[in-house]
Amino acid sequence: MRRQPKQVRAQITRQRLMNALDSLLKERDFDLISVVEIAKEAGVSSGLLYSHFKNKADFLDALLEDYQARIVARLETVEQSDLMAEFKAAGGLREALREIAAFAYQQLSEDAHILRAIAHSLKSRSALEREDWQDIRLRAYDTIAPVLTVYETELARPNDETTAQMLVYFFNSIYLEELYRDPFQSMADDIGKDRFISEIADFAYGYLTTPR
Amino acid sequence: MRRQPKQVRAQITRQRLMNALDSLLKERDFDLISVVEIAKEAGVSSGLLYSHFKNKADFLDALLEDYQARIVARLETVEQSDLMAEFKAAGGLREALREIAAFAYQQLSEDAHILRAIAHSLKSRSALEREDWQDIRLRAYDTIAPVLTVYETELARPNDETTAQMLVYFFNSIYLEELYRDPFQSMADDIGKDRFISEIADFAYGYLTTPR
Amino acid sequence: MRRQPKQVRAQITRQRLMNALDSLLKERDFDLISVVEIAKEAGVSSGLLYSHFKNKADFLDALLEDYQARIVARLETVEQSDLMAEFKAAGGLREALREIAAFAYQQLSEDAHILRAIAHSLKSRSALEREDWQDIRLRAYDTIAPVLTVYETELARPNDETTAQMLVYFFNSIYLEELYRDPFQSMADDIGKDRFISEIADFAYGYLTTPR
Amino acid sequence: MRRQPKQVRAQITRQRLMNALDSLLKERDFDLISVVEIAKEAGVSSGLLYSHFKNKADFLDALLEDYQARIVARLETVEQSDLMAEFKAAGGLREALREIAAFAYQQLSEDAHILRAIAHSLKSRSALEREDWQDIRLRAYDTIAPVLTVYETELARPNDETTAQMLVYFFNSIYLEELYRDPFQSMADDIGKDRFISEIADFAYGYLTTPR
DNA sequence: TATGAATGAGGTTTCATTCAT
DNA sequence: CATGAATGAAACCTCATTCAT
Repeated sequence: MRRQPKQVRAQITRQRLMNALDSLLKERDFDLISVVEIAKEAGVSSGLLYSHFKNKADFLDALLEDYQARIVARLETVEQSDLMAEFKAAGGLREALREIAAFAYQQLSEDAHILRAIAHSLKSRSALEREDWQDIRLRAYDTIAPVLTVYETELARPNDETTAQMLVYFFNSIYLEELYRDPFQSMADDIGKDRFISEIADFAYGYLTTPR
Repeated sequence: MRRQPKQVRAQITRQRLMNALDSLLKERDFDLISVVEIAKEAGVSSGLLYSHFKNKADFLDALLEDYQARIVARLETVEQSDLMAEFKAAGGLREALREIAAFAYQQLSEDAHILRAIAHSLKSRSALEREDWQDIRLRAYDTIAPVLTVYETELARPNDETTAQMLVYFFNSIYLEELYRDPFQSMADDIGKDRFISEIADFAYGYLTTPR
Repeated sequence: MRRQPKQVRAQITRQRLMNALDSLLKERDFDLISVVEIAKEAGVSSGLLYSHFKNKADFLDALLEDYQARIVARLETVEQSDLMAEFKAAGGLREALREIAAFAYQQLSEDAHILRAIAHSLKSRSALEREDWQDIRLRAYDTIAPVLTVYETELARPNDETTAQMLVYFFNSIYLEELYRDPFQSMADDIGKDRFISEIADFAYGYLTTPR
Repeated sequence: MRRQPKQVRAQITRQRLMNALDSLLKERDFDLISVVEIAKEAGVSSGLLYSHFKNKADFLDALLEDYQARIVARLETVEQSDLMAEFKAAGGLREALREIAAFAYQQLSEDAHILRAIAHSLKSRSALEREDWQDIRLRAYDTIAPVLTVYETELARPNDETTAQMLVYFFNSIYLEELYRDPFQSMADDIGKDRFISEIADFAYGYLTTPR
C-alpha cells in the first residue's frame, strides 16, 4: 500500500475529526464531549487533534467555519435551483410559504446541532467575529425576498428588508426551539410534523397578508 | 427528600444560595457554573451548599421547583387580575394581542434563564417528572383561551385547544430564542424592542384571523 | 419538670454519646463513623461533643478508657465469682478449658468491637500509653493462672507466666479474628459455634498436656 | 472490565502504582491512604491512576487479584517443592509442624498487609465474589493434608477435612493477629520470634495428638 | 504525522471542627 | 449547656493539554 502524500493524509484526518465532532454534537453539547471521545469516534489518537487545531475551542471554530462556507454555498445553490423555481411557481403565496416552511424545517433538522453549537460558541466571542454569522441571515433573506416579490400582489405588508428578516427570524427561532427541545415537549410530536409545519406556514401567511 | 431547614438563619442562607444561582444562570449555563462560584456569589463557603441540598443537581431542582410554584401562583393571579380585564377590554383582537405579546415578553424576560435551565435539566429526566412542566403550558393556555373567546367574532380559526396551544408555543419559542440569543443577533436590538413585540403580535394576529 | 443539676446532666450526655459510639462501632470502623452520626444516634447536637471531648480521637480514647476500667472491674469480679468456682470444680482440665473457652468467647463477642477499636487506635499512639492495655493482658493471666494451678497435675507444661500468657494470647487472637471476620469466612458458621469452641478448647488442652 | 495496557510503558507504570500501594498498605489501611499519596509514592501524577483503574476501589481489587494469582501459583509450587519433601522427611509430626509453623509465619509475614486488605475489602462485596478467596483456604488445606497423612500414626484425631481446616484456620488467625498487631503487643517480641513459633507449633501438635 | 501515557488544574463532595445564638 | 449553621481542608475524580517515543 502506498502511503498517502502527507498533505492529503492530514486533510483526511482533519475531516475525520470534523465528522466525528459533527456526529457527537447531534447528541450532546460541546462542553459535554471530551477530546478523547472525539478522537475515538474519529479513530485517531487524542494528541493528534492538537496538531490540527490550537485547542478544543479552536477545533469547534473550525467546524463552524466549515459549516458556514457550506451553508453559504448551499444558499447560493438554492437561489438558482429548481426548488426556487418551484417556490415561484406555486399556486399562490400560501402554497409557496408551505413549501418554504417545509424546506426550512428540513434544512434546519439537518443543521440544528450546528446552529446550537454556534449560539453556544458565540457567547464567548468578540462582536467582531459575529459578523460572518450575520451575513448568513442576510443571505437567507436574499433567498426569500425574490419569492415574495413573485407574490407581491398578495402581500399586505411592504416587501421590504424588515419583513423578510422577520420571516427568516421567525422560521429560525420556531424551528430551532422545536428541534432542540426534548421530545416530550415537541409540538411536532403532539400534532404531527406536517400539521405543525402547516400551522407555522399559516403564521407566516397571516403575518404577510395582514396590513401593518 | 430535600431537608426542610427549621431555623430562620438556614432559610436565609438557602435563599441566598438560590438567589446566587438564579443570578449566575442569567449569564451562564448551569454546567459552567461551579459550586465554589455559587458559594462565593452567595457569600458563604462551598461546603454549606451540601447542608441544604443533596448535591449540585438537587440544588438546581430546588430552584426550579421554587420557580414552578411561583409561576403557577403568578398565572393564577393573572387570571383574576386587572391585566386580564385590560386584555378583554382592549379595542379589539389586535390590540389585545399586542398587550398579551408585551406582557409575555416582559414575563419571559424575567424568567428566560430559568426556562433555559429547565430545558437543560429535562434532558436528564424521566417522562414522569416532566408532567409538572407540561401543566404549566396548559395553564398558560387557560389564561389565553378566555381572551380569545371575548374576541371570538374576529377569529377566522376555530377557538379550540390546538389554536391556543400554538399561540402559547409561538410566544414561548420566539421569545426564548430572542432572550437567550446573544445581544448581537437580537431582533429586538435591531429594530427596537417595541417594534419587535408589535411584529410578533402581528404574526399571532395574522395567524388567528386567516382561515385555516 | 425540674431541671437536672448541671453536673449530672453533663454526665448523662457524656454517657449517651459514649453509648452511641459503642453502638455504632459494632457495625463500622471508627473512621467510617462521622461525628454527626454519633450525635444523631445519641440524640444531641454535634457541637456538643466538643464540650465533652477535645476532638474525635479524644472521644474514642475516652470510650476506651471507660472500657478499660470496666474490664478491669469485670476481671476482678470474675476472680471471686461463682464462675471461678465452677472452673475450679470442673471434672478436669479439659472440662475447665471448655468452660473457659465458652466464657471467653461470650465475653469477647460483647467486646470485639471495642478491642478492634483499641487495636486501630493504638497504631497512632506512643508506646507509653500502651502500658495500660498490657496491664489487662496480665490481669487476664491472673484470672487463668489459679485455675491452672487447680489442675496442675494434669499439666505437662510448667505452670508459669509464659504458659498462661500464651493461653490468653491464643484465645484473644482466635476469637477476635473469628468475631471480626465477615460471616462467610467464619468457622463458627461452618461447623457450628459450640463445636468451634470445643475445638478451640482442644487446642488449649493439647497445648497444656503435651510436654514442651 | 479493567483495561489491558498494551504498551510497555503503561505496564511499567501500572506496576509502579501497584508496588506503591502494596508498600503503603504495609503501614496503613487502604481507607487511610490517599490517591495523591499513592501517586507520589509511585512517582507519577494522581490523574494517571485513573487511566489504569476505574477508581480507587478498582485499583485495590486489581492489586488483590494479582496477589491471588501469585499466591495460588506459590501454593502450587510448594506442593511439589523440596520444602514439601522436607516436611514429609522431618523426624516426626512435632518437627514437621514446627517447620510448617515457621514456613507459614514467614509467608504470612510477607502477605499480612494484603490479607488485611482482603478482609477489609470483603466487607463490601457480594457472597459470590468471595468464592475465590475461599478457594485459597482450600488450597492451603490441600497442602497440609498430605503431610498429615505421612504422620498419620501419630495423630489421635481423625485425619479429615475439619481437622486440616482447623489447622489452617488456626495458623491464619494467630499469625494475622500477631503480624498486624502493633509491635508493643506482640508475643513474638515478648518471648522471641522463634520461641513464639515453637509455642504455636505446640498448640497444633497438642491439638492433633490429643484424642477428641 | 501519529500515539497515548502523563500532567495538573479544577470540579464535586465529605466531614471534623468552630462559633454565633 | 446546647444547638446546628458555617467553615475550609482534603478527598476523589475528570479532562484539556503536552510530550517522549
